[in-house]
Amino acid sequence: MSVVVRMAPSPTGLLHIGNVRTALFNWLFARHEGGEFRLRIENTDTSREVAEAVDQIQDSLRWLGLDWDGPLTFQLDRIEDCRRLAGQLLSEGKAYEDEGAIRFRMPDEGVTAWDDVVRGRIEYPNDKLEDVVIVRSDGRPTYNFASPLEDVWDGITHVIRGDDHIPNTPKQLNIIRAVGGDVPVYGHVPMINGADGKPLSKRHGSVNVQDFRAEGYLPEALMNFLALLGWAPDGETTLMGREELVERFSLERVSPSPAQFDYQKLDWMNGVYVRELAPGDFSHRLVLWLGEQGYDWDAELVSRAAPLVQEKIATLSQFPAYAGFLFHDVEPDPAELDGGGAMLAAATEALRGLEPFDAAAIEAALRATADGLGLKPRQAFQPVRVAVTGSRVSPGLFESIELLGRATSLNRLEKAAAASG
RNA sequence: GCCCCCAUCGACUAGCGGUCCAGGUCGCGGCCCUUUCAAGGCCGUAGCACGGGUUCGAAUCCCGUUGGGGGCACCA
Repeated sequence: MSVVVRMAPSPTGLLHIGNVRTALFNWLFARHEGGEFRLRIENTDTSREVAEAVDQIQDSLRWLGLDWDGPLTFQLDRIEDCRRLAGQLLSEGKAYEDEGAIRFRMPDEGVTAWDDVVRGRIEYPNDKLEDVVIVRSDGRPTYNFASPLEDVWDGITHVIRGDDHIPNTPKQLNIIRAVGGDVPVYGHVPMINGADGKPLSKRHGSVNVQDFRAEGYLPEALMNFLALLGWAPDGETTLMGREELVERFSLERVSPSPAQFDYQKLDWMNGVYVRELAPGDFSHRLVLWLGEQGYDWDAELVSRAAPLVQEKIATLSQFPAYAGFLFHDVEPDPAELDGGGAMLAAATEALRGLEPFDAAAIEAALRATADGLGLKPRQAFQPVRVAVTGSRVSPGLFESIELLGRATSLNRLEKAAAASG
């Protein structure tokens, strides 16, 4: 039997990273098994629906590379089928009317149990199960009715979802049995918490896929990081590309205990992926990201600046802070010029007629200048760096000056020399 | 209140009864390299929540305690 799994978000807003992690597990499992990963929108509660949500969900999944099989389906489209089945249950005495709504009759005795792929056997005493409403008095089916029905109709073999659904499972199990459907295998994966152990929310940092994208994380890095939240192939491997993740993933190794989202580790991992990018790919992504964020910086110059920062930045969003001086004026803080007036003046002269004006020649000239003034490289170059880039932290000084060009560099050096006396 | 789930370094985890005085990664600290910042190299820091069992032997199995989390809608 071929595996069919699904992601079934409700279109109430942006995709939460926790839902994405659950989606990722579904996707990895499907791809590993050569099965299907479906995307289904659970929109029976039209009052909470957000217009753009369906598009945003798809954009986010595409960005991460979580492709789905078959058409996007909507729960709303199957309302009639749900009602028909509710009527059937009614006529069979398995459900009853209650103030205009229809309730499903849960068993009163015994237990409802299932073997959860990630947590083992779970049992629920049936006398704790309430007769859930399956159709509201206005005729719309409820989640606990529509969702398991859709799982049956879609031939879902494994329901992999957040563990907040554990209490729903025995109810859905009974409903599926009542309509004579095949019961899927269930697996409840833990939720993701923030550093304080509370469910991950806005106050911890980014939580929506779009936030991570806007902050310049690479989708492959985010995927790698997310996969390791609650799953590990062994005790050693931490860096895995999508191929390897698909190849090694298994539901049995998903941990039942909740994980905390460690933004620092994500930053580290993203930096690793940034550094591993082919130079051309890196600059390409920078250009795209800058465009998305509304910068209208010259793509050619961005591409030339990219190699200078590729080893230094962890996220694409750090690019402007490092290389912004190439695209706009800078205003060095005189205090940070560190009394380097003599060096600044001497550097200006050293560079004025320098040929060729490239990093190697610039380095030789500035080192000679520093020597001439009896300054250590560190003392000599820092004021120059601040003058030229406006900051104490920058890409390599000599490459930066070369890229900036002679005219602008000299101009900034002269201004700084004057400012520092 | 009732029901359910979870529990190894600060964090993510490996460990599925002996090979563990617990391994890897992030973080953190130190040193090296160095034009800043990174990156890189080396060294180090730190953990089986607690209490009972079971067993020749427990991080690993069982029970309890404590601590976290989730659920109890005509939301999904």
